[in-house]
Amino acid sequence: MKHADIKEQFREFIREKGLKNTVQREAILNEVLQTGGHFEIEDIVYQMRKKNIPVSRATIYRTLNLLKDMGLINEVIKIDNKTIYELALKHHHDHLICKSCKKIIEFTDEEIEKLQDKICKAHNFFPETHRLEIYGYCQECFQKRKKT
Amino acid sequence: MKHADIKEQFREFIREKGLKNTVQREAILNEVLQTGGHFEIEDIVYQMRKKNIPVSRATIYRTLNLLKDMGLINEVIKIDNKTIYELALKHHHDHLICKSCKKIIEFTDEEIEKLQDKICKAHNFFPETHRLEIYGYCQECFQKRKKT
DNA sequence: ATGGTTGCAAAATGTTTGCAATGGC
DNA sequence: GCCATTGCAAACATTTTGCAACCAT
Repeated sequence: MKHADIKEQFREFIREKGLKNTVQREAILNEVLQTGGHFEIEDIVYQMRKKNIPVSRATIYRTLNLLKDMGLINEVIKIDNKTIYELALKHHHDHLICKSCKKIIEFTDEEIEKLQDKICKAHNFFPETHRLEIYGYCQECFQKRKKT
Repeated sequence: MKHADIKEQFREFIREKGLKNTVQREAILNEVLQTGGHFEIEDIVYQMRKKNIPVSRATIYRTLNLLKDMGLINEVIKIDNKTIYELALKHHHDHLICKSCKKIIEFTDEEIEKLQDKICKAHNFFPETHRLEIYGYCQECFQKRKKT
């Protein structure tokens, strides 16, 4: 989906809920779209400070919660008590997380969905989503570790 | 493994590291063992208060970190910025998490391990562990939801 | 004009830490 | 006696919130 469409969708969401569109919200949405991938609050704060767009941290928090409600972003994981978000534009994928450099690599896999269904049926559970995180070392960090 | 063995293992770990065994640490380990499953810090605090075992929150935090280092407990997930731990006595398993009542159901599945290897090979990643969480609704909550 | 939004500072939450007193070894 | 550990309070970090001024509709 194109950024322009997403912005329209956001305005729509705002309208439906009887909320108001503001420059701050538009600006935050812009930044979020420009991350293109994973980000945390401070990334957004930093970018906006850098560009001299005045927005308070409180408003960023409030707006990210809005974007989460509307489904545009997801919480990926909390590392060190910090929330990491991601744009929810791509189809579902999971993550490989490097324990050394904290790099997050995305992947998709068909089989997981089937596996999920099988497991849930066996436990009378009604799945909506899943999250598979594989922890280990990326190639670079693995090689560095071998030397020590 | 029996609780007595685990306690011995803990004393061993303490000794190896040149640390000291204390009544507080033993008491906290006892509580952790008695949870039998998932717990968070406040559960331990509450149980110990109830039993009139005097320990400070700080010591519980410090001891849980010790237990984590020695591999007896794992962080499962952070919900509402609270850390949820689990005893690591059982062999590896994953979790079904009910979005409504927050119940955590455990399951094991062989195929996931194979899947993990396949995925990691494809991405030049060197896995150590994984975490698969399936979010949805348990049977009771699913039925309740249908009515609304 | 009404009622949602902002920024600020304060509060709330979960967790860590500095330090003096205490207690294992 | 040495040095780790404890408890306390203070410090920290992240996130939320109360409120007055503000602004979109």
